[in-house]
Amino acid sequence: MIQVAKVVVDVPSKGTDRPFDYLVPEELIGEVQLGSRVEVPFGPRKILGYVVGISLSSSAQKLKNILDVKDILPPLTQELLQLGQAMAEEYFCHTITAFQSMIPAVLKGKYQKKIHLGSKAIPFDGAAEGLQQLLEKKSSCSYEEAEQLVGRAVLRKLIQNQSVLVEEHVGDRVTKERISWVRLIDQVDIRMIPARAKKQHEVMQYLLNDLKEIPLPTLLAATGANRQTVKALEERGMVRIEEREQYRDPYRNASFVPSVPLALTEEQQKAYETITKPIKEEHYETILLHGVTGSGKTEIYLQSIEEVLNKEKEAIVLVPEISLTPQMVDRFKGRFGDKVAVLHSRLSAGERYDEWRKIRRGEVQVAIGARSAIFAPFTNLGLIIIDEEHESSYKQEESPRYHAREIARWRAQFHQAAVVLGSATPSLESYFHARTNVYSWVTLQERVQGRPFPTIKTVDMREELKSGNRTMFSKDLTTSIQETISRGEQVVLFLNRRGYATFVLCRSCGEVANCEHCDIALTYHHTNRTVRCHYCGYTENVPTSCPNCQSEHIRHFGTGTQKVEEELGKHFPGIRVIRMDMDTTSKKGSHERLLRSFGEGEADILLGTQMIAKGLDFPKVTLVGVIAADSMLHLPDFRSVERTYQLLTQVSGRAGRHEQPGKVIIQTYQEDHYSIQMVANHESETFYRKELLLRKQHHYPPFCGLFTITISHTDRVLAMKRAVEIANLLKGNNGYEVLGPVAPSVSKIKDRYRIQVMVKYTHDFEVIREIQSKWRTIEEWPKDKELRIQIDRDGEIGVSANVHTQHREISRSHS
DNA sequence: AGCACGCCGACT
DNA sequence: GTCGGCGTGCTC
Repeated sequence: MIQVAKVVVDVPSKGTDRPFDYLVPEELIGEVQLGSRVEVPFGPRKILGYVVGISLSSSAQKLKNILDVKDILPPLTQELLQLGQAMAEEYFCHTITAFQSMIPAVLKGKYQKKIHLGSKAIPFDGAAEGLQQLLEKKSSCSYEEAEQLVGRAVLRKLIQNQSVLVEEHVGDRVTKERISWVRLIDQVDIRMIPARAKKQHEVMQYLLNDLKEIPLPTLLAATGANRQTVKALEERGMVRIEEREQYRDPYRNASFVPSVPLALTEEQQKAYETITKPIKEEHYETILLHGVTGSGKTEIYLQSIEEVLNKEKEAIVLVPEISLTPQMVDRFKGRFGDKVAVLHSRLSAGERYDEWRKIRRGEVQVAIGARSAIFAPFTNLGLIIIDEEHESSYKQEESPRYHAREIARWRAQFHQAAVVLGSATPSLESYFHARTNVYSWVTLQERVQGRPFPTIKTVDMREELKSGNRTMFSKDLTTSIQETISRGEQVVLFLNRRGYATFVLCRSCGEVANCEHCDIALTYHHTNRTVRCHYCGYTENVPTSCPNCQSEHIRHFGTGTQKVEEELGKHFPGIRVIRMDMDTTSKKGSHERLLRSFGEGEADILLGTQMIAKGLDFPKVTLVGVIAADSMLHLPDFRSVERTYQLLTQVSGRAGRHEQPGKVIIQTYQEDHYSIQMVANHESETFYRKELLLRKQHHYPPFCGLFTITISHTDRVLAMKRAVEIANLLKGNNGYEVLGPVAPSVSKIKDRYRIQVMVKYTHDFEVIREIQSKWRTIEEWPKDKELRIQIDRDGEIGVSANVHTQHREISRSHS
């Protein structure tokens, strides 16, 4: 009986985005399983692929053999195979791309070809001689090197007549850390060791007294012996030294204080019961846990997970990368110990792989990590928690452009598990689904131990300027900072912009220094007197004269974190400031280090961008200042108001989380804007209703779905030409509306001109199918090398709710 | 995506 | 002639 495997190969292209049939050779039958990562011949080369099906026959003309199976346990479970195929459809990506996004990077293929001297001599002619010499010296060289040396045709000839050999290497990048263990051999007689070998006796005593086996480094440290001593014992047959594979546990040297469940408040208890109901009854449900900052959501998570573990099921916890701090990890490790695997971007590729394997092998039951941890290969999921669910980092910005919420919903439906979306400031779509009963909804309105909310005050900076204050700190903020620090308490200052100033401008001709590769102003950085592009990283020295008019009246304008830091020093002599932004936290571990030293009171002020807005919990912080609240209010994005509201609420939540009450000062030029007013007045309900109504009026998600097609090309005209063709193809259909082509706010990035076409569509199966088929047509169009087209879906995949009822519900609830 | 094949213009 | 450029088509 023959066995045929259907393999999705590692070639991300339109023509190869389907399974190819391969014969499973006899010796691999049983080893080749669904989800296996296999090496296969594909055309003239060898590549990796994933087994998506196994059958007994094939309609293909000729079958090649599978060459190898790369892992003992298939990296993809059957569930993930299905999910990958669903993702390919929903996100317009190749199936292989979806698969790649679900597994650790070390499992991705690494292909290289090497040239060796062959069995026959290289014929003596000019070109080949150099190669001959090279290969005699080095024994092998890369394919590219050889091709460059002798030319393509000659190399091909040499390969054909076997003068040189091509060795293909299909590697995985797996590196397994190995460590030596020392094992005592049963029934040894230590009298066989000469008395003068004192160290050997000591080591044997240690082993006999204590353990029968121990890692070599531990043994050496404990006895003060060296490697040679142990080697000598091995030669005497007293011990055996063996190499064992070992997980690189990034937390192996850390100890965690065990934590016990805390008593829940009445509110928390209610939330806990809502969450554990579907877990107990084992059915799918999504619950929005809408809890104000400091309301103790984490404790509810922990106790809900406990319930899942009792049912012998598993849980995934997603947190935004930025709040995956040691504080957070400690709490989970403290409660669940070695049942937890942690996946975050600071791990090395090898460490990540090891954590992932613990999950795949069923050695842990809880996975905590950033976005991609949503693919944790559990087989019996009971619960998925997405903390700070409104965070934009849950959306992947490269293909496959998925949102972790959508994957969570899909997996939970597959496993009949619960999804908990936790946030103090839910995304508008989640709030909407909660209101319309697509999700269950629980709210936590009180802070733990009845701690009061901070008082929030807004300051109109236009008035400040009128009254003669030309600094970036209002009178109110200045005195508050002074008071707070003199009480020995701490301040958090927030500014959504790094660098020193926002842009560099010539005062003679008005020229703004722009990036040569992107349509964006360069940002001035004071420390090394450079201007940098925050899109592509381009850096140059700050111009001393205007490139346009040669005037030397060049100045920087606007405010960044670096400048605030400097101004703080001038305003408050002797003040200790810690600045946290992309520039000061780029090094590994610096994020943690800065936070720790602030927590230990080594600074009075923590000044930072986005990254200090959430999750931080420092008892001594009683004042939060927002330098410029409106910096992102008017970005050309329909979510900019929502984002401003969320950010301000989150930052405010950093104040007064413990005994001392907190105070928040928000400086703004738009004091009367509803989002800022509603943050100040703690009017969350009103904000959500108003914003939803606006979305409805202007026809934006969640009231419709949105595709954004971005066409980019090195030639602006060609980009526009193709954009117009795409828009025309899509236009004139029922059920969806085409906008554009328009130039996006950043119309050039890295030397590529960008044009966008947007499609607003109703959440209707037929409509989506129609757009999908149109997209297929677009994909068929001839492409030139420089043209790139990407499509991003912003809508609710997998929410089965009648949109028309939802519309009615919202109008009703608001009136 | 690679890679081969094949067609074509440009040079020793 | 043959070297190398690029368009086309295929990969179980």
